[in-house]
Amino acid sequence: MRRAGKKQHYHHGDLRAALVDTAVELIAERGVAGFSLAEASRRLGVAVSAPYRHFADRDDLLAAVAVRACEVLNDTVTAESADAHTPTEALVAAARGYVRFGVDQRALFEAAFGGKLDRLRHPELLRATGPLKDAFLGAALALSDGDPDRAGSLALAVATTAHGHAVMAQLGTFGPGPDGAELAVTRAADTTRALLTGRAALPPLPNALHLDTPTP
Amino acid sequence: MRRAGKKQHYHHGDLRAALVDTAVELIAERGVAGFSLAEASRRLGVAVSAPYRHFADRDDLLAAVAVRACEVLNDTVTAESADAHTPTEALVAAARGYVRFGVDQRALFEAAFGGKLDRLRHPELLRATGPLKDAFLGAALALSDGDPDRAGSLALAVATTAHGHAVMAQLGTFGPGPDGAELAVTRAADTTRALLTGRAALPPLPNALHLDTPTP
DNA sequence: GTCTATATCCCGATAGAC
DNA sequence: GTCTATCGGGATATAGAC
Repeated sequence: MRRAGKKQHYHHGDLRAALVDTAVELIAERGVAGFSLAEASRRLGVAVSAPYRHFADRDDLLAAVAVRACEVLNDTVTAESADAHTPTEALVAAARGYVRFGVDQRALFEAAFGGKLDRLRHPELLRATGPLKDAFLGAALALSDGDPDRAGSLALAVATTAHGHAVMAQLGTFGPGPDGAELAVTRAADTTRALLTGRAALPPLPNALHLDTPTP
Repeated sequence: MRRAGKKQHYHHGDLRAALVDTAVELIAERGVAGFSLAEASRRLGVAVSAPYRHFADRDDLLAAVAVRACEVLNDTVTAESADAHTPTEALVAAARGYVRFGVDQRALFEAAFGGKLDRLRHPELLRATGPLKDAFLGAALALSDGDPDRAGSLALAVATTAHGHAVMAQLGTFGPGPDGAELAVTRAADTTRALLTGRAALPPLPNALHLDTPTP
């Protein structure tokens, strides 16, 4: 479907995908809250009413972006931790991948976590986070002698550590530009290693598996 | 509308403070990006032009809110870690206070970290974060035999861990309602303790002191 | 210091033509 | 599936009266 001239002919069959792409660009520039269907349409050269053929409303498009974001995050984490030789290094690599996603794909990161969308109204979003949990949990299980309560606790701690580094990197805490980004990735790895070194002090946590699936 | 026997006297000398208060309320309801001067004015019963006597523009008001947020955060962290008897427990308590601020004062937390405001155009915001750094650094120094590079590294790791817990608590990762909030606080303390237990594995970091003061 | 009034702009969403 | 046209709403910010 893609031609040499890229963006001009999207409105002949690929508008949906083009809208997601443009949404990512726009979020990178103005943030999730600053994103608007109107500007996305303008940028693609289509009428403001065109997106409504592909998405129910603004939130529906944002949910689609969030789903893609989760997929990319999952891929990044999985790829980085795939060729680790020890469970410890697998968890460290997972943290590294998580933060790398946060700094390299800032717009996607914000789409996944920055939006205030009803996770219940978009069930595919809940499903998209499944593989990510498994990536952290698998390695954590190997470090916890198969105890799921210890593994869940450890996986949650590592993921939260990674998330903290990603968020603070975006705030500029680790310095500006690519250097700050790289430092954030390195720091996340180092901090995770220290956390794993002292993991004996971390209490187990029952039912950690079901924590981020809200059940109202 | 104004009430007939009992006037609202905000617009007689205290509008500035009232605007900050109302901004906090509004941010709690709609997020910092969804905040508007117009609605704040409406809620206070003043004209939309009134705020411009006290703030240059919307961002200026948001910066004032952020400054207050930093002060409250600093107080919360300091109060919680004040009566700790060991450096370890002081750092753990600091993390606890940080997360408690995040879950108890969600709007302030978002005002301090969620806004996309030029930190350079509002220097008082940079100054407001100083005491917070000291709170973490002081305890970290005592744990690092006075080595500032090790202390800076440790303080940064603990603060980032706390921040991660606060952010993920607001995303609902630790569960809904007060139970989720309390769990987040507890987990932050436990994870910090594990991190401190394994701190020998954490490399020192030169110049960590100046990290979050962007110098472009 | 606050009000009224206004200029200017952007947004989401829908109806109906093609 | 896309366009034109439009409705209804809300935002920032300024000018000038009091």
